[in-house]
Amino acid sequence: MRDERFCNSNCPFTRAIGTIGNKWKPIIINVMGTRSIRFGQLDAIIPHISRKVLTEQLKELEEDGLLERYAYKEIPPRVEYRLSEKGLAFLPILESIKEWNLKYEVSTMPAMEA
Amino acid sequence: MRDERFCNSNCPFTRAIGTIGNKWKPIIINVMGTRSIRFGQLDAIIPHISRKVLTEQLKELEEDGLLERYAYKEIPPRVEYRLSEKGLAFLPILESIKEWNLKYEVSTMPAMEA
DNA sequence: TATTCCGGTTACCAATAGGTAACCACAAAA
DNA sequence: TTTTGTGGTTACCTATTGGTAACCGGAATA
Repeated sequence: MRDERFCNSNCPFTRAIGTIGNKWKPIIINVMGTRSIRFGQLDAIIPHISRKVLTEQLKELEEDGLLERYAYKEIPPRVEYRLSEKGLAFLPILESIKEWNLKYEVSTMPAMEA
Repeated sequence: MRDERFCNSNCPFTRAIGTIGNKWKPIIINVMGTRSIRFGQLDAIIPHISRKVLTEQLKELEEDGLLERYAYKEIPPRVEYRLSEKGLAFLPILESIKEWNLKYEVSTMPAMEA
């Protein structure tokens, strides 16, 4: 899910896209925001994601230093995820994407719903 | 290559990711920048992309209003692509991703190459 | 005793993305 | 006559992504 050729590019922008340039990671980071959140919550909040994919994405985000994983040795297990400094620094970028979309998106939605 | 479920979300951020959240589109937009550029140049400049994928991505970017396509009725054909206002407005976001990566990326590159 | 909770993992299968190579038009140049 | 240049398209095949459902531990609860 990470593109190795992109990650090994000598262009820093291409490397960034190789790391976070897929559809799930920005969504996950955006949902996390500044809070600490559990695996099950992410699974419940993010539409259409499967546990398998969520697990994989979280693992990669952790490997790339965007988030931190805290596993509490309890029964049943409890695991919390939290954005790292690097991950938090990415939030304003997501915010600007949101604003960009709101400004330029051509609305294809019906004006009203019955 | 566009995720329809994302594009039909009621969350503007999710829709944005559904539109530009794949690995090729940010790369293409970044390469285009403010200039007007021909298909063959994009094909030559962007590493590892195939003409088929480049064609598809350009078509989607045009449909989503990020770029404009100018086909000159010449033989041999000449086609130029240029970012629209919406596409140009996306450039600063890509720039901030670049800066974010430079600041936080953990270098796994060797310090020197023999 | 069976079930629930939680955060996964695994095996298996289906859908999608993406690559390759051939082909196209048509005019100009060799 | 053949080749070149340009921006694709197409058929075909493979690689990757992603989904589903079952399973796990181990204590608490019913």
